[in-house]
Amino acid sequence: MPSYEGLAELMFPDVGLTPEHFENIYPPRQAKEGGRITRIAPSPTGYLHLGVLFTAMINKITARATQGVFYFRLEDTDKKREVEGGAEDILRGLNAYGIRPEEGFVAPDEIVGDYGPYRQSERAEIYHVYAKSLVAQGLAYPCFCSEEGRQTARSEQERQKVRTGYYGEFALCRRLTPQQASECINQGESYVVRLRSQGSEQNRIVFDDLIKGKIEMPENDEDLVLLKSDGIPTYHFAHAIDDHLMRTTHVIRGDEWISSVPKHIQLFKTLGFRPPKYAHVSPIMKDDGGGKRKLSKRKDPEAAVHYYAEQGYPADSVMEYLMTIASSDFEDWRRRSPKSPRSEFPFNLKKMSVSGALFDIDKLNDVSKTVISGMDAEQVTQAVLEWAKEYSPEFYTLMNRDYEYTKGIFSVDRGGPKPRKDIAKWSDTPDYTAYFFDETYAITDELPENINPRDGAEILDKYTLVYDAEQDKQQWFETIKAICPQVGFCPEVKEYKKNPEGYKGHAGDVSTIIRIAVTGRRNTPDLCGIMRLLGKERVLKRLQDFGYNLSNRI
RNA sequence: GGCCCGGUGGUCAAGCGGUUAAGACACCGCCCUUUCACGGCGGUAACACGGGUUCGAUUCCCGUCCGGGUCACCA
Repeated sequence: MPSYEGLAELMFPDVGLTPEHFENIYPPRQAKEGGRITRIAPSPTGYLHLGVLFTAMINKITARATQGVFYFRLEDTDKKREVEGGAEDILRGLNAYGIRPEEGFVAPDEIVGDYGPYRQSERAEIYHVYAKSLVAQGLAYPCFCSEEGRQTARSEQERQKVRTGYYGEFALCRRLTPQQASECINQGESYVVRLRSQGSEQNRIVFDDLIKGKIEMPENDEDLVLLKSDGIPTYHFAHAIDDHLMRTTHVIRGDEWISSVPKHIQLFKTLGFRPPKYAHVSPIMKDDGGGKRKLSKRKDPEAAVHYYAEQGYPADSVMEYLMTIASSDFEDWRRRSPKSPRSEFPFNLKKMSVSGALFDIDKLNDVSKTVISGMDAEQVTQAVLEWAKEYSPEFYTLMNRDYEYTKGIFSVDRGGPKPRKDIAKWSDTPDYTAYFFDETYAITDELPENINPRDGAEILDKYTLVYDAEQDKQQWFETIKAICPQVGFCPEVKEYKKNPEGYKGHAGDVSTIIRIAVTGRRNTPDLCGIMRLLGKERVLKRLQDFGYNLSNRI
C-alpha cells in the first residue's frame, strides 16, 4: 500500500536532495540591519516595457535607500512566450537607463552572486526537491485531469453559479489515494502537481501592502498548479521558492499580482517559509477615449522603452519623469536640489500613488527640456550625434561634418542663468538646426504684416553695407538701431509703442527682417551669435538673396 | 458575475474632521524683451453622487455609480 512518501518517490525518482540542503547553501544574507533585498524578475517575452523599467527603478532605490541588495532574476518558465534575445534586450535596456542590478544578471553577459542560478530554467532541480517534499507530506498531489475535463467542470460551475476553479469538492484528483495516483502514473498518464490547499474560502487573510495599505481577502482554497506537466514550475511556486532562497525581503511588483497574494502567502507558509513584505505598484496607464487602461505593448508605442531612444529622449529625462510619477514629493525635492543626483532623493514607498497614473507626454517633454537645458554644448553635441547616427543618417551627415561648428550651434544661448528650453528630445534638433546648413535652410516664415517688401528690401540693402561679421552682440544691435532713422523706423521699441503712428516700425522689426533673411524664420535664438557662426560669406549671400526676393515682390 | 483596489481641476498630485482646498504640467493674459525661449506676475479650472456620524465633513461609516486589476499547466 503506497504511502505519500512512496508516491513522492515514484514521481521524483531522481531527486535525492532535501530542502535542508538548499537552506544551507543559501543562508540568510549578512545584510545590514534593515537592509532591504529587492529584485526585478521579468520574463523574456519581448522588449523592455516602460512598466518594467519603472518597477525596476522602484526596487533599486528601495534597496539602495536601506543599503540592501537589488538583484535580477530571469523568469523564463514559459517557453511558449519566450522571445529570442529577450533577456539581453531587457538587460541592455535597464543598463541604458542607469539600472545595473548588483546581483544576478547585471548586464547582458554578466551574472554575479551566490544565490543563483538566477535563471529559473536552470533551477528545475530545486523546485523538484520542494515539490517532492510537499508530496511526501501529503501537501501536494498529482492531478491527471485533462483540459477538457476541467473545461466541463468549469461550465458546470458556471451553470450552478458557484465560484469556478479547482478547489474543494471540484478538485477531483485530490481525493485519489496514493495507490490510485501511483497506478495512473505507472500507466504513463500525464499529470501536473497541485497544492493540496489547506485554506478555506470562509477565512479571511489580512496583509499589509507597503503601498496600498491593509488588504483583506478570502483565504486561498484553490489547489493551484505547482509544476506543469513538463515539470516546470508555475510563477506562484517559483516565486515562493526563489524569493525565499534568494532571501528577498521585499517583493515590489506590478499590482496585477495583488489578487494572487493569498496564494503566495499560503505557499510560503506550507513550505515553511516566512513570507516577504509585499508592495504592489500601480501600472502606468494610457488615456483610451475617456477611459483608462494599462499601457499596452500592442497598442501604445510609448510602452516600449525603445520608443524613447528612437525619439531621442535622454535616459535621464525618462528617469526623472518616472520619478515624478513614483513619488509625489520628488518634484518639490528636485526644485530644491536641482543639481543633486536622484540617488540622494529620500524615497519612500508609502508616498507612492495608490492608483495608476496616466502617461503624460506633455509632462515628459517639460521634464526633458529642463534636463537638456542643464546640459552643456559638448554633452548635447555628443548626444545628438549618437542619436542621429542611429536614427537619422542624413542628419548625421550634417551634424558630423564639422564638430566645432555643430557644437557652436548648440552653444548659442546655452549655459547662461536663463537657459533656453526648446529641445525636448533629439528628434527636435533637425528642425532646430535647419538654417545652419545650406542644404536645409529655407525661408519658411513670412514678413510681419506691418512691413512692406519695399522697406524690407531697403533695410536689407542698407544693412548689407554696414554688416560687420566681427561685431559682438551689443555692437551688432547698435548697428541695427542706426539703420532705423534712415528708413523711417524707430530705434527704441518703447518710444515706438508710445507713438506707433509716427514710424513704420521699430528696431525689433528691423532685426526680424534680417532674421528672416538669415534663418528663414521669425523666431530664433540670439541672431548675432547665429550670424557669427554662419560666417560672413553665407550671411551676405542670404541677405542679398532675400533682398532680391523682396524686390521682386514690389 | 465573484474577489480585491481606487475615485480632489484636462493631466500628475498635496491635504485626511474646521484650509481663501497647495504645487507642477497643459491652456489663457500681462510684464521682461530686438524675435523666440527663459524668467516673473496673474487667470480659467476640482473634492463622483446619495445617505448617515458630528457643532462641523473633501477628510470617518454605509449605499449607488464610475474606473482599474484578477479569476490559466502566462507571467
